[in-house]
Amino acid sequence: MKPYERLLEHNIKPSMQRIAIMQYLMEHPIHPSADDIYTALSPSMPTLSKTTVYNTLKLFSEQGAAQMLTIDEKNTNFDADTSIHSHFLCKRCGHIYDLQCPEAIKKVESLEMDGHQVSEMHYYYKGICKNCLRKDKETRID
Amino acid sequence: MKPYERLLEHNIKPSMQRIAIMQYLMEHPIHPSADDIYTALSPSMPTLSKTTVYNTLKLFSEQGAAQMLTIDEKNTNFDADTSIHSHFLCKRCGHIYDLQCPEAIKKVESLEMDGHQVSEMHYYYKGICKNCLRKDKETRID
DNA sequence: TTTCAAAGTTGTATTCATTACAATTATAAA
DNA sequence: TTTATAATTGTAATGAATACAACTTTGAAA
Repeated sequence: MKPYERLLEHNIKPSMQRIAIMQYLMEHPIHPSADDIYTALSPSMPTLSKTTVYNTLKLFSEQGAAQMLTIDEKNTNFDADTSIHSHFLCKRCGHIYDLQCPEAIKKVESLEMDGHQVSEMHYYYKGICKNCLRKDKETRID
Repeated sequence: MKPYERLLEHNIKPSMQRIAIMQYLMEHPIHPSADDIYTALSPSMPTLSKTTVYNTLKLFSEQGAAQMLTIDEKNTNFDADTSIHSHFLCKRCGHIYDLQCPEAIKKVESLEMDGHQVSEMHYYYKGICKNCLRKDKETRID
């Protein structure tokens, strides 16, 4: 799926800026922040405004074309993958990993939600990632 | 359980300020923000500093005496209930509801987490709450 | 084609939650 | 006491996010 078509699919009128931002999100599934995206695109789009990045990301999440992640207290992160999956934030290196969502959780969708109308589901974990754990082991003096 | 004992239980040295903040959290399970807590306690503790509220809440969450919720993009919210449960944020009224965590999810704890060391688990949903839905119905012109 | 309104973009200024920091105060052991 | 450590405080700074007004693009109607 191309960025252009993905925008249309979510009733978003395509523009140079919107296509570039969606393309970046799709090609860099690293959960970038608005600033990350601006910094990455700025060199090739010198007239791009940070406000546009914020506006666009807000539009994307409203239209269901991207997911807004509020896992990290410092930054809001964005994910073009809107399928049901969970995230893991490493408190040491700050990296956000995608995780398979256990089957058990996928069934929650159909469960009782106390009468509330659910439009977003978020599952995430925090801790130390396996890479940081490995580094710990390597540098430890036994 | 009294606030004082709860602090000791989590290896937090009690002080007037810490006890007052923990007490507020325990007696007002409405997921207040740092500012909410400061505003509520300030009249009866005029010398209380907002920095202390922030410092204390950070300490609480580090020591596992409270949970830090990053559901709302605008504010960080705090919850003295650290048992496994999930939350529902109403996009209209902003209220955060507690939800029973489906049994299915409670089992996730023991599941494979791709080798990462998990210290926090967060499950939340967003949408329109049942109260706001009811108000919609009442005001609709059929 | 020109005209024009609506939509999209831009840059600057502002807001406001959070943190940094240095000074002050409380605590508790020697 | 004295003294070191921990906790608290107030002010200043940071920085992500938003408000806003000017400018540009778009696309349809005349």
